[in-house]
Amino acid sequence: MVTIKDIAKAAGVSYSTVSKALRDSPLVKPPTKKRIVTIANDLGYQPNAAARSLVSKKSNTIGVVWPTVERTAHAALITNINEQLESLDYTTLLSINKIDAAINTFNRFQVDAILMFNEKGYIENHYPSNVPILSYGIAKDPLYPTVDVNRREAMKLAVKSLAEIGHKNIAFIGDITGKDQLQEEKVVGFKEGMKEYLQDVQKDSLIPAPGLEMYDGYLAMIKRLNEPNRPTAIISGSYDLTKGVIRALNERNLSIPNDISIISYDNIPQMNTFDRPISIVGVPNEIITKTITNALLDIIDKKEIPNEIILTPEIKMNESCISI
Amino acid sequence: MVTIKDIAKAAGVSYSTVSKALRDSPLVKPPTKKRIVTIANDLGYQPNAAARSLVSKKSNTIGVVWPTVERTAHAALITNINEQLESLDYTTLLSINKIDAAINTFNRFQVDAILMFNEKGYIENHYPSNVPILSYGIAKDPLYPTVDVNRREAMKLAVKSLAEIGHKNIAFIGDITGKDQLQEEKVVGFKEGMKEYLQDVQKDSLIPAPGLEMYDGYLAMIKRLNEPNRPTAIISGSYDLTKGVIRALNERNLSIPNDISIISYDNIPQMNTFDRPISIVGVPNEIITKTITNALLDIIDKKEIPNEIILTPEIKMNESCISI
DNA sequence: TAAAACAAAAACAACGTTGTTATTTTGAAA
DNA sequence: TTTCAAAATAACAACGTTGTTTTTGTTTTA
Repeated sequence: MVTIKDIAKAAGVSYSTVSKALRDSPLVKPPTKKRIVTIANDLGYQPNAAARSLVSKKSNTIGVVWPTVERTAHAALITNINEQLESLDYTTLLSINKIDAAINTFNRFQVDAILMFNEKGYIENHYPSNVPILSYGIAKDPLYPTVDVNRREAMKLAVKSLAEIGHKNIAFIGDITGKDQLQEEKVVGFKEGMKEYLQDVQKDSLIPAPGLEMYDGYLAMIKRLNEPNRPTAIISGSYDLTKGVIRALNERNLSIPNDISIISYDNIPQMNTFDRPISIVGVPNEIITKTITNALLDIIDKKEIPNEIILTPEIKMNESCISI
Repeated sequence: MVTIKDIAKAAGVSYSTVSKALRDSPLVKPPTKKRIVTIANDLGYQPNAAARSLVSKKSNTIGVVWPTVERTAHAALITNINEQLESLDYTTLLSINKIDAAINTFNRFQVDAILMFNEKGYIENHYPSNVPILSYGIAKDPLYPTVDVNRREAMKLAVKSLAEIGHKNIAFIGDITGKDQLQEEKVVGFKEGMKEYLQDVQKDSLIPAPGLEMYDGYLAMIKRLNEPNRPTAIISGSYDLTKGVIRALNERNLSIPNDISIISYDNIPQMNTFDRPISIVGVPNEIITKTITNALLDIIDKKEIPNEIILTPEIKMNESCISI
């Protein structure tokens, strides 16, 4: 392992000069600097993060608590965040350990901040940590500053938009078991929207999907189509479900939007990969990631940030919805 | 941030005594030790990994280069490996950066070893690294020591087993595009098996799945069932595809094994979650993870390990296959 | 031409920990 | 009690780096 001392010896200068040269300090003469940098490259020098963070008390690293490997929902997010942080010279490290173990690890490594994704949507325990924690989930009296996309509002917005163009028989497809707080928010939002804009929720306007994968959407939709009182519009709880729904409608030769209008949650780039445009509701992916990145930088700088950062969803209506 | 010096002050001893006490050294008197440990807990002390690894030149950490896509297959693996390493007091950290950036990061952090998952199955570049690298993929003149599960052999084994009980019309379902080296190995193995045990491969014995998810298996199988010359046995390239195949067979009221026998690749625990037992071929998950863990420990200890560690698949035939 | 001012480089201290060496305390044996 | 070994603790050096201070060398100024 080559250190600045090795470089110093090779260059015939003191190691502190090497340190300065490599950090491009004005305190060392340009020719010397150049010579040192060349030698460093030749030797394949890699600065030792341990030594550096020991003295500077900064690691330029963000730890991400990634409790589940089932990362479908969050995969696009973390990829984006990783890229943004990288361009800001931060390194992202993930831990798939249990929350407390992951936080311990990150504390030992003195990461500059911890980003916590949580499966259930909320955090029930308070974990001791010396490094600041930002959470992504549901901002309801959270134990840590939390970035939240307002899923409830998104669903209300979807109902409102459909109601405004004359739809009365609207159905929501998604996880309605209430086990996942994130999903439950969508259900609640849908119900609230129905009450507010259409007076009531019929019991057949909730289409339960057994899971959140494409096939679950397909199955659930087929089942619903076999029942009477076909809805004129569908609000889908996720991108994957939407894929399944579209497949089911195609199979039954039902036209979007002539037979059924459709709005999908998940404002992600992949939404543009369908063979026809689909109306979208949700906070755009870039906005979520940008917000998280900025919040991380803020808590690193010890700036005060609001305990609840709630993002407002947008709706992009297009030809997948028709007036009736 | 509380350090051993803070503890020393609180306990009225020197900091070196604290260090020894916390590492449970016999050099400090039991009562003193106890007192120090209590104080450390009270203060919420977390050892500083930077300082520790700086002096010990060990970080007790394994860095994992995690591919951005195609994680389904590897998810079960990494969870297991993480658990095993944790029980050995190693921490696992994942990076989803580009390979070179990830390796750089891990070098700066002086992880003890790097485990490299690679999407395409093989690594084309040699990345400079001071810490030893183990790769998981295809062991064909690999640039790094590589753990490989012999997918080709697995498929041959499956064909052989089916041929032995009288099957002649056997089909393989999977990714046959050749883009993914890992998948291609299965195709090659299947073809070799067919040549060796059944003289020939018919052209309709390869069922192309557009992807590797459940729905892809479903779609591909349905399509194949609409064509003539129904196979008497199916070899499925992955767990997810198998799910789809079963669904398709159910839908068409075809019985396993009376109408079609089936063997699935992926020797993972989830295989037991089907409503009927399915024959499995592949290297058991625990064996793969155990092998990887041991190889990691070996390269950390600078033991010589073979450049190619190839694991031999097993087959578990059960009532999902019938003689004809 | 000596003093002052400045530039460049070297030396030093510190970060928190561990392992080694030195010192103090304890408890026997004399 | 004094003496000495063993046990317990304290002090020190080192790990690789950065920021600060000191030294050395080179100009400028009077």
